[in-house]
Amino acid sequence: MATDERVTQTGAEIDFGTLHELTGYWLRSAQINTYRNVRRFFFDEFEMTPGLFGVLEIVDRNPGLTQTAVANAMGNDRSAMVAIIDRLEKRGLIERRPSPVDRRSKALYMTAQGKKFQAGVRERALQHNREFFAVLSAGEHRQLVDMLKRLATSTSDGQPQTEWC
Amino acid sequence: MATDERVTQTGAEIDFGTLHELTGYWLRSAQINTYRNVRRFFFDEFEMTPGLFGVLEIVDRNPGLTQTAVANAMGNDRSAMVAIIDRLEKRGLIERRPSPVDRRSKALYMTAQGKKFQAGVRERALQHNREFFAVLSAGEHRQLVDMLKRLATSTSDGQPQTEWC
DNA sequence: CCATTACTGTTGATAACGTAAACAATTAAA
DNA sequence: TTTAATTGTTTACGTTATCAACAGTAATGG
Repeated sequence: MATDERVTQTGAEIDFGTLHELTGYWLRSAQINTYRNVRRFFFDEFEMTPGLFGVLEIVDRNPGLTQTAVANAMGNDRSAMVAIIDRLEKRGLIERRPSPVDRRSKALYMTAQGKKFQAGVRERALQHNREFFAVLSAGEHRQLVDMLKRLATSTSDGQPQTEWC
Repeated sequence: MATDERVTQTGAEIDFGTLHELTGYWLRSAQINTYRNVRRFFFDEFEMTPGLFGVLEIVDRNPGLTQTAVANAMGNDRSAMVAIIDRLEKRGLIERRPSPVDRRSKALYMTAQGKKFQAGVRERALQHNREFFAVLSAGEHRQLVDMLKRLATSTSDGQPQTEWC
């Protein structure tokens, strides 16, 4: 849906087959819609992405953390962290300092500007969270999060992982 | 975690701050883990992706559909469909035929080989769905899907969309 | 009938993200 | 002290989403 804004007459009688029986499909659909929404709601305004937001939040709450530590906390590869920190550093939101105990690693800290910035984003995030998930009752909401937490560490071959989260 | 396979000593006492209060975060985590898992479980084996699988399933159940129709059904931009159909056609699973009623559009059909292939993938998908979501009880599972369906069409500014699904 | 508007598949661009392999510098362990 | 492991980094490839534009075709209004 780029230049044109028409809504075609497809919708109605399409058979989704097994797709609608697969929980993973609904999980993906819900996630895509949520991301699309949160992006339009405030990520565009702040030039944020889920990855950037996560790093800012974690570094803000855990000053001095290593890049690899943050990567592990977010379930990312540490190589993905480089570009993210680069961008945040270039925007003056975050700071790489040499670790005093390990000359390989770099300790991450928020700048004063970064703290102020993230405070604004955080508030909008909580606001969006309230409004977007208003289609669920409080009890449902609580139960949903409980289930998602389990799914975030579930595997198909046995018991939950312990790796991250 | 590319060449090296070590698990660093980070995990324990990291404060995730607002992140853990955001439902979108958990939604994303659950989705990422699910995708990672389904990929290792059988997508690699069949060289599939969620997008390819979805198209195959929809075309299989709705022969003769237009590319744009499939795109809308999946909530995609129609431009994304081109590469997907190209790949599936190159693999002999799907077929583009000129529409008899509209010279612009192309009707999509499964090949015999495609039908057989998709039958196998579909079976594995249902199997994985059962095993992976075994961390939920039957009632929870049902309720989760119910909530995800609502979130797939929710917006932060008012009532659900009617666009797709 | 014709001009305008809309829709089709397509291409190309940008970007986020995930995955993976490799490297130099540094540290830890045998 | 030799060997193995970890850190940040770069490079690469692939998937997916989004957006803008184009030529060919269809539908619509006047």
